[in-house]
Amino acid sequence: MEKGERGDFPPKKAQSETPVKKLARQLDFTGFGAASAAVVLPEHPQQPPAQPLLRRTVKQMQPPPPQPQAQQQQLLLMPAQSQSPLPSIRPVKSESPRTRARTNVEVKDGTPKKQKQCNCKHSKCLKLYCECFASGIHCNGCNCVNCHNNVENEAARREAVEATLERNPNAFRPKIASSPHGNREIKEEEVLVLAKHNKGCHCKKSGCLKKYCECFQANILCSENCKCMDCKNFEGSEERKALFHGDHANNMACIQQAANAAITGAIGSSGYGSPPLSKKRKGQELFFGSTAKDPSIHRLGQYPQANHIKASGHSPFLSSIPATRASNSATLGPSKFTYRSLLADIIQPQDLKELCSVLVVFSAEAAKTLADQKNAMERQPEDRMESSLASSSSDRLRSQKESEVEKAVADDCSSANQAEKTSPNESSSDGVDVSKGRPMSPGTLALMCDEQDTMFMAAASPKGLMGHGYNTSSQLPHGQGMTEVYAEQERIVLTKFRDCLNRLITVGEIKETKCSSLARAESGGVKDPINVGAVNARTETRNQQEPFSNGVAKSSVPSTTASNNDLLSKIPSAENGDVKSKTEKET
DNA sequence: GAGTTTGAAACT
DNA sequence: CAGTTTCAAACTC
Repeated sequence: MEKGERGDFPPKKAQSETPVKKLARQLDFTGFGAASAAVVLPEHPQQPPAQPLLRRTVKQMQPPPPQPQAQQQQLLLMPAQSQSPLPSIRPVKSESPRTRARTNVEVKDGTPKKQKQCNCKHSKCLKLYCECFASGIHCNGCNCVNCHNNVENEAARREAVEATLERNPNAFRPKIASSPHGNREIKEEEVLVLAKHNKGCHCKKSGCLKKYCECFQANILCSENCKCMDCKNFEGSEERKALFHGDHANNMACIQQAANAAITGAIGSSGYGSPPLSKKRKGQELFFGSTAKDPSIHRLGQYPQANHIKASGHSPFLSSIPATRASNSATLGPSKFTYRSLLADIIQPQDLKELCSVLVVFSAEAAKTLADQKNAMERQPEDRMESSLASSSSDRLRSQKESEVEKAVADDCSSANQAEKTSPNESSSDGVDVSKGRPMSPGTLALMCDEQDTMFMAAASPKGLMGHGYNTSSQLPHGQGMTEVYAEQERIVLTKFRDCLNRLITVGEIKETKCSSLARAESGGVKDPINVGAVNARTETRNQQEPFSNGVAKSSVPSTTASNNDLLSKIPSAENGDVKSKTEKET
């Protein structure tokens, strides 16, 4: 259809700034990034974090992207208002898959170029059609015609913004939000997404396997929010898999061919007996019965382990996920890359068992030591060796098991998903899925710390240090409360666990650094800003994990801030700064 | 690079 | 809210 020439610019209405300009809107507007909270938070508690998350995943991985631009954007976002330094850059549409894609394309060679250049002709760049406008930034170096999205037309721009907000208060908010379900599924071969489209797509012909689809472009699965037809962008979709698998994984052309094939049924439907019709829904019905009316069911269909995954999703190791995804989209666009944990081949499943055992021992010793201490104190009140006990004993143990533990924990990252997927409810008390021999994720482990207190005592204790489980406390002198013992145990266990995690992170970072330099070396020593950015971003991620956690990780890693120094000092070789600077040096 | 397709945004 | 139109990006040739 040719939009032909509507001779005059559409602006008719476009500009027809709605007479209604409420201050509230301005607030909204101003709030894009941070402030949007005022409006957003209530409705979408997850959104705030989601935003940074996305920004990180998508942008931070790019070489220290156009910092300057970022600033510009921020300013632009808040034209007349104050300009609170919004951390967020492209709050809203920034998440627009399209925008992102474009941006990414431009960074292809690693050199951050323009972040985007719209080609608007009829919208004056004052409607959401315009990516720049939608992103909250001024057009700069674009190929647009009759652009009003600039400083010269700030007034008009503001009005347009207000009008837009009038229509949709969320217009400038991120479209992609981290899923409330915490869906995060990391498969070996593909980068799945940890978010979902707030509004969902409405694709009809693309099968949601082309960039026309915002979900696809954002590299996320379609969700219950979507109203697409014949969707093939769901977990388990063969068509979708076809896009990620194969030797052509890096070839856009081939990928698109695959997409086309999938859409036309050449690959999927016919191949898998799934009617080309509303595959998503039908498929899900197949999977989960036909009662997929409830959106949640729909979603669950895609993420059967949604809830469980959530538990492990925030495993510290997953901090690399965003990075991966980011670099992914930063280079090619939608998920053409394969995610593979840097620690994947370092850790073995059995290591996790060992870790669990070690923790159990720690726990047991802690209790025992505590008991002894109490006794000692009773006799020689002044002779206190307080905190030393637990750590001393545990340190000893740790030194023995250190390496194994490190490996074990990290491995969990990759294995947890599987474990949870297959038997979310079959985990045994020691953190290992006995039936399948699979370990649970650190996150899950941590989550279960409370239970573990019990479990450790009741079942674990390999050498019967505690032996009597629950009775322990009753054996303690002076009727010492269980809570005290538990608290100490928990403290020990979590502390040790935390140490392990941090070491693992360090290991991963080091490995990543190596990979980066390797890559650079291979590419003729050419700078690889993307990787550098990845490292940096990851480092940052690591430092900010908690803010982005949905609480799970947070609670699993005790008093991070408090003992941060201590923590770092325990890290063998490199630490954040080292890794980072190291990387930079190597470049 | 022109033309077509697509789906979000805008509008009725 | 559904249907239609407008728009610009994605895609094809």
